[in-house]
Amino acid sequence: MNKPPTFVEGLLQYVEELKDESEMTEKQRNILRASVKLFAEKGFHASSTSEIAKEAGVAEGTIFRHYKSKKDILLAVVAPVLVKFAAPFILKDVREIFKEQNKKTFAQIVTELYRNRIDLVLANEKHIRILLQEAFFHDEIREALIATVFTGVKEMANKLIEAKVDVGELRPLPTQAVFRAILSSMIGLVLFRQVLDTDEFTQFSDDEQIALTVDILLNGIGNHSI
Amino acid sequence: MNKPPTFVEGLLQYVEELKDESEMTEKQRNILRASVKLFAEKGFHASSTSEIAKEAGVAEGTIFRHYKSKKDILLAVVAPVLVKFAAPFILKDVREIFKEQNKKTFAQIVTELYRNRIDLVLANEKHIRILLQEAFFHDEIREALIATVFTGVKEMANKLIEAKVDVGELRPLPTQAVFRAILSSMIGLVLFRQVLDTDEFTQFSDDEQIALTVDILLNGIGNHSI
DNA sequence: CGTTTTAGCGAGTGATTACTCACTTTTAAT
DNA sequence: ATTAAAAGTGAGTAATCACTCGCTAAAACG
Repeated sequence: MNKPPTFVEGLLQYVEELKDESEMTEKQRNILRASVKLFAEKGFHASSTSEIAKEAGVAEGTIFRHYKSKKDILLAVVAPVLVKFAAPFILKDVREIFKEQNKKTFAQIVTELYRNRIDLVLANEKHIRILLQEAFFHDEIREALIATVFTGVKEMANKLIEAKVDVGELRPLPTQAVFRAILSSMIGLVLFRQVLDTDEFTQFSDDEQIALTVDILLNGIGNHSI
Repeated sequence: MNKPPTFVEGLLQYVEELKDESEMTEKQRNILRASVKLFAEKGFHASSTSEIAKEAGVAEGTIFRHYKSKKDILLAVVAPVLVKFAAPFILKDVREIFKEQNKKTFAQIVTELYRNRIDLVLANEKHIRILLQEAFFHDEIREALIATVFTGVKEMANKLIEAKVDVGELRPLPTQAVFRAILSSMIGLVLFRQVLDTDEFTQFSDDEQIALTVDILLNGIGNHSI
């Protein structure tokens, strides 16, 4: 963190100013909903404000009454996801794991985590699309994403891994490599399910896929009974 | 494959018409180079033809002498990657593995594959950015990508996996889950190296990271010496 | 050499872009 | 009921968009 975290700070500041959805006008909620839809479908740059207005059933001027620029809409869409999504993710779920790490096996913990993450992606599909898509070119968003979500999870996971290595549940491998293995499996799980292998995935249920993934993660694919 | 593969067919047709880079004018090569740069940096929609012309040191009209539309430039950029990248990948590398699959251990094969893939990503970074980015919204490109790269690799890998299971080198797990594990590890390897963990990655060399990944893939992270 | 073809140009095209502003309607407070 | 603020409107704006066209310069061909 050598740079001044202008964007992250700005985001948090922006989030504080964020109105609750309940205290928005209906038109304003429509604008956001339409923006999410269009941004997710065609991307930020390919969506025009006139389209958004049309989709929201609102005059184009109304958009700029609530958001001072088009980029401002993107922030209003991205910011909540980054905090509503990242913070509860890290703080609630992973921290919960931390508290009970002695009572559960590593396999149980990871299984819960994967199940939880799949549900989360399913529930926030459009927002995640936008987030990933914009993280692709906007350094600010990518750095904010890494700084908020990734680094937080990594530190917590690393402590868990090291604790489980001490207990003897995990092999004494470099922590970073173990973390990578856990995260890679999770990404692969979601990626195959959502994008790559949508047909074939139906032959196993989600829970079966998760069980298989955890098995492979812990035991590997190699045959050691030779 | 229930849909008529219009885009894939169109792509292949387009590729045949593709001029060799050597028989292009210098200006035309400049246009392509500038397009790759800008598309990778800011995305297709955010890059204007006037910018491309400026970056290429060319009049805007010259662009449309060679490419009948802006989308045509994208195809001229994407198409070669999809075939130069996908075909040699599948045909040369994986097929080579196939021929010698009895002479090598699974670990050796996967190690070579990961090494090869990292080098490939390094050499084609910008093109891959564009490809992934456009695959995000353009169903056509995503389907073409899956149909060309993914399906081909999957079928070949599956045969390899099944052969190695028969020999007793791999555990008799569902093939699809094993394939997913192999691919997930590869994606994780590249993702961490290029995006997520650029700092920490330097503490191990690429080859060390690959070795760790293959070890975990085959043996898992669980401790079985208890 | 003369002629045809291709490459390159840049001003100009209508359409569309994000955004403004003068104005009306709705809401809320006194 | 009066008034002030906030929400909503839609025509209008300059800028930019992808793209065209009439033109010149340079190869390519016979």
